[in-house]
Amino acid sequence: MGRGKVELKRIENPTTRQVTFSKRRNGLLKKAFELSILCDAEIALLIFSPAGKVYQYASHDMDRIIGRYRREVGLPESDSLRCRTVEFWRNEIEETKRTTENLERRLRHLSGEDLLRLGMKELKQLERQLKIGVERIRSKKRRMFTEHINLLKRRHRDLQEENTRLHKELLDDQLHDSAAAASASATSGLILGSVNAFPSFLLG
Amino acid sequence: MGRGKVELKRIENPTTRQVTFSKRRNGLLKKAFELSILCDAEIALLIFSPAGKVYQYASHDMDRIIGRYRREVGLPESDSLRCRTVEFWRNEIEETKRTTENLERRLRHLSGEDLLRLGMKELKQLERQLKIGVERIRSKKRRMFTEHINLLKRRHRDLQEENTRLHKELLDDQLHDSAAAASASATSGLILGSVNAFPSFLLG
DNA sequence: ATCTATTAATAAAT
DNA sequence: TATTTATTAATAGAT
Repeated sequence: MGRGKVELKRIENPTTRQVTFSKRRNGLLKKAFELSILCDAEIALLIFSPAGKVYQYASHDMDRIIGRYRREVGLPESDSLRCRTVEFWRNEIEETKRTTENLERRLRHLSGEDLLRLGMKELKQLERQLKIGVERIRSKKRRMFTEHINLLKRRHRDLQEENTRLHKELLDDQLHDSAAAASASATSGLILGSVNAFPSFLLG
Repeated sequence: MGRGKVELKRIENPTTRQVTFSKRRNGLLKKAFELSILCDAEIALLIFSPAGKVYQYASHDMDRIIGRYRREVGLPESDSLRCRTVEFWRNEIEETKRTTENLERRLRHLSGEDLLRLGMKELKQLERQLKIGVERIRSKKRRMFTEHINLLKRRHRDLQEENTRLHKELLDDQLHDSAAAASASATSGLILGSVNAFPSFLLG
């Protein structure tokens, strides 16, 4: 139909291709519509142009038709896969919840709660475990105390050293100043000398 | 096109409708194919006959085209909903895993492990908790011991009573038998008498 | 399914 | 992009 036959292959001329696409797309949509009306058929038509634009026709709700397709045709792998995935996550969650319950029970036991159903053997084991825990915690506490004491000792020693040093510096300064004052007293008088002679006990 | 125009409405004659469906369906599929070839378009066509049979054409993988449609058109609600559902489960799982981690940490702490980052305050609290646990477990053990001892005492008493009763019965039997033997010794002899005279100290 | 008269679609030109 | 027109393609109804 047209001024000549067209070969069934990609139209190379972009303009011609675009025009043909536009015409035939409309024709296809129209024919799909007609078929659905005339013959009471359920039809979905999706057309993506090379440029990426979408054209669609759906005799009923598009999602419904696609859903029907998935159910009746796309089942073989897609759905079973999805099922397996869901099942996997369900298991994952149940597993985690079981773990949590176990942990909570052990925690209660270690707190001395919920002991009703335990036998003597389990009780002894629990007690032993708790004693080990207590011992480890005491050990840690002892270590912390020791470290703290050592720290204090070190600081004390540092302060003592600092103190000694300051005393000595001060003593040197005083000696130097008084010597300077003594040599300067003959020229510039006593006032400067009294300013420099800061009382040493205020720094001790 | 044909021997006459057709009105655009459902064909009432079932035979005619079926024939028309068959012809036009083929025409539609052919045109879809031609368009995809001529214009390099991505096309999906789904046709469900009123009888429920499926006919389809897809220029590329059907699922891929449907997926593209979902992404580019069907997004507004379907996909965002799915996303939210997935997110919900993801959160659920992460929440549970966090809980598990917390429980495991507390458990390690109660076992005196992994104490490196704990301060003195936490250590003291832990120790207190462990002591409470130990005390509760000891209490439970004491109760179990007491119950067991009481049980043994009760059994002991029962056995003693049984014993006393047996002694008495035996004594009665011996008295009765010896009386009978005494009266029968004249007729059947001593053998029966010696069998019944079972030494009583073996039952004490 | 095949035939064929007729309508519909459309290629190329405008 | 829209219209026109020559031509081909699709198909309704008959067989």
